[in-house]
Amino acid sequence: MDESEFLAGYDPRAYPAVAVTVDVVALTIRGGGLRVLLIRRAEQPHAGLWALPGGFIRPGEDLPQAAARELAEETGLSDRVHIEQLASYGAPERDPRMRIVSISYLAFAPDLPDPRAGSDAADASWHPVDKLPELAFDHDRILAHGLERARGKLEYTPLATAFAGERFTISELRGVYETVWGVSLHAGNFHRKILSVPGFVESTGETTESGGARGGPRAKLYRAGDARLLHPALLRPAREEQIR
Amino acid sequence: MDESEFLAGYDPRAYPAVAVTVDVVALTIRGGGLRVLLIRRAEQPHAGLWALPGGFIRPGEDLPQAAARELAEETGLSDRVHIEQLASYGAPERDPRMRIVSISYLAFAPDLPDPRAGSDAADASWHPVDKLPELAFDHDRILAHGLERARGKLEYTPLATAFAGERFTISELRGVYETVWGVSLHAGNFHRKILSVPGFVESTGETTESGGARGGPRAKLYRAGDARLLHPALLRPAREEQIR
DNA sequence: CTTTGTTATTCTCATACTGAGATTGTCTCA
DNA sequence: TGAGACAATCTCAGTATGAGAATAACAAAG
Repeated sequence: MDESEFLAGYDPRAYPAVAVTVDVVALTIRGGGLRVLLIRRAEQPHAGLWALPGGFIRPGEDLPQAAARELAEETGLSDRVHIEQLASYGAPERDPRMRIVSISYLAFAPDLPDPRAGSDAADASWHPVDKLPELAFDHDRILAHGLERARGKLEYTPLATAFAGERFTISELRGVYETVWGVSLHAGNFHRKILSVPGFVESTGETTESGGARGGPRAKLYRAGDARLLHPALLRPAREEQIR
Repeated sequence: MDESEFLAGYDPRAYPAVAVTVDVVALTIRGGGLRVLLIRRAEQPHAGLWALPGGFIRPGEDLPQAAARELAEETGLSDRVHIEQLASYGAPERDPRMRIVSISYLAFAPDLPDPRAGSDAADASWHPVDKLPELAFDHDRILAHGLERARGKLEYTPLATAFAGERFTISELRGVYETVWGVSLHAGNFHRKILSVPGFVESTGETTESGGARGGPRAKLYRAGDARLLHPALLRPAREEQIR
């Protein structure tokens, strides 16, 4: 049955109202770890619990636009931020008050400033993803989905450069992978791999001003290349448990 | 801003109504090609145009449930069908009458019977994806997205077995890949690869009743294995144009 | 200023995976 | 009965990966 044919025969307002929101899983790397932006709920239900930033779509506003707006309301930033649709959630009882369908978005950004709590939120801050508080609604599921998507996209897209600054060293890029995947990678092999994937990074010809904090030579600086897909991909160490 | 805080301060019914539908991209292999289930619209707007099957979500009905129902209404089938969420579309003007947010689902099945047109549809049939009619709304975009997703999932999941029957030969499985990807694959290498990926297929110990229609020995029959991910993945021949 | 420890970068080497082509033997059809 | 089709297996070269080591530049402590 097509939606419009349905519309022709039925009045949608005869149905219980459905509300559509966007929720944003915004990830960044801070303090050596992967963090997600959460806001503390000021109102019932789940008042006092942390939740993903999000809100109703507005008339005339497209979905990605709504997600970018919600993110900007909390972080003040909208450019330099990669944002993409994640998934939608619409279980009838996911919000106790009414039927709410949520379109979730995934956002990545280099180290962002501290968020400012919106007028409607009691608090807003970046939380380490490995030490999360209890979340409101089904936001734990949405976040888990977002993390898994982010980890996967690191494999076959240059997404990691979106977590790094304008210019970065190979080691910094490796740090992104290690942080997001939660593993440690072989420095030599990683270096070889990054430089051998066409279009992943391009040299700036510059180096860091000084060596690392604890020694070592100055590292060459790179910027993101023009590849949209990594080929061959940079695969995570095999996770046997995930295969079956 | 969280959705519930918003709710506390604003009455969503004060906003123009938003309707939520599911649309299904149902793919199967028929007549040697990849085909998608389309229904012909009986009502305005876009009356007479072909469209993806879909319709409003019902109160108390979860999203995947709604998608399965819509598919079953057209095909009569609900088991043996793999179904997964694809993406959501909510551009303000995508339906001329009101704000409609559509959650799209992707379904795969072995060769299915001819669809029966729902009472609301003028016609329903399987269309070759490489020879499509003009589609209603933004359904061409949704379908393109679904095809790309299906092609990608063939690489790293055992999805191809969902297009094959209960038991299948390696050659039939290769035919699935060749049909969906639109390429021809090296039979020997494909054979080696399939048998070397743990859990992709398992032997039934049986063979086909006779050789191929034009000769050749009887082929061994396999069934789908227990792997959920293919490791290593079965990658498409490199598509340079898609990398940049 | 010298020593020690760290880190960037490059190499080596063994192993695994892939693409291309060829071989062997079974089976259908003319 | 012969020709062609096709399943299944094998070979070989090229490429990619994992692990470890070597080289050299640099910071910080003595």
